[in-house]
Amino acid sequence: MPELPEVETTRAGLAPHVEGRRVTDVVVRERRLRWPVPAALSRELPGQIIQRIWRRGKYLLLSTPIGSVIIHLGMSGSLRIVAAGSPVQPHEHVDLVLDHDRALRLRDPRRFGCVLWTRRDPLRHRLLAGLGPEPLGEAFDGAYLAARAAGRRQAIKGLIMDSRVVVGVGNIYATEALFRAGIHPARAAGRISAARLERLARCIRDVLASAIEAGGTTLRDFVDGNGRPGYFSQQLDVYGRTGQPCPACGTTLKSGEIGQRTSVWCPRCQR
DNA sequence: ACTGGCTCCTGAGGGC
DNA sequence: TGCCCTCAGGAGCCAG
Repeated sequence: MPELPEVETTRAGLAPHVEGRRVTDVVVRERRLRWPVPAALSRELPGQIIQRIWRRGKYLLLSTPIGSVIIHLGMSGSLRIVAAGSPVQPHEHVDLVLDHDRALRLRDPRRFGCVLWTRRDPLRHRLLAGLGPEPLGEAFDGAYLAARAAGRRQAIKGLIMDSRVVVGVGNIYATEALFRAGIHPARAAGRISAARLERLARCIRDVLASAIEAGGTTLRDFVDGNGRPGYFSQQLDVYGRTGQPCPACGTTLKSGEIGQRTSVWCPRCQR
């Protein structure tokens, strides 16, 4: 379940292996991902140089002079650098073969991810055009969050997981940030004080930033099969700890479904 | 304009 | 030991 820290760790790990490389071939073994891998990718990408690998929300973007590859890892996707022609494991659906006898290989057992191709500005692609601000960027702060929460009856957890409001906050980090901020995940967004939303915005930034940092420090070589960043579960306070004592006060952590997503919270610390 | 619900898919884990 | 069932989960999309 790649969340933003995992995507960012992947981006940073891949960059030295793909930037400046020419794509020599595109191999699609399974076209049926979240959306079909477009034929235009195989037709137009070969011969192009990958100038930059960057990220918008959880979308990874590979820029070339004539267009961009848009990759989303869904919840089971991973990318790694393999030796060109190395044996294909199950669920390894797409290879971008590079000019130094390596390939960027996508594995995605559940196929919730996607590999798309656009010749336009990828930020104007329909999947990216409506995205909210980056949580670690300057546009995301307490005032912004308060403006978006105003009048909303939706549970705060659903609001911060809405990519139109802010990108990159998945179930794990939404759960963690709400715990750190002392806010009950089901509380109506519009009924939370500006001061508490300020705190929540800070907690979202902090939890994501520290997870990215942890990913950076544990970043392994993305070559030859060691390319899967971990999920930093060792530093999660409440996610996956239903029934265990709250790390802050010792009260038994509760869980339940909020907005079709499992949530964990401390009934004493979070109001 | 909002909100909740459904959907894609497969691996993991629990129960028997 | 092994099989079967349930569930998780990103996020686009649709219906109310």
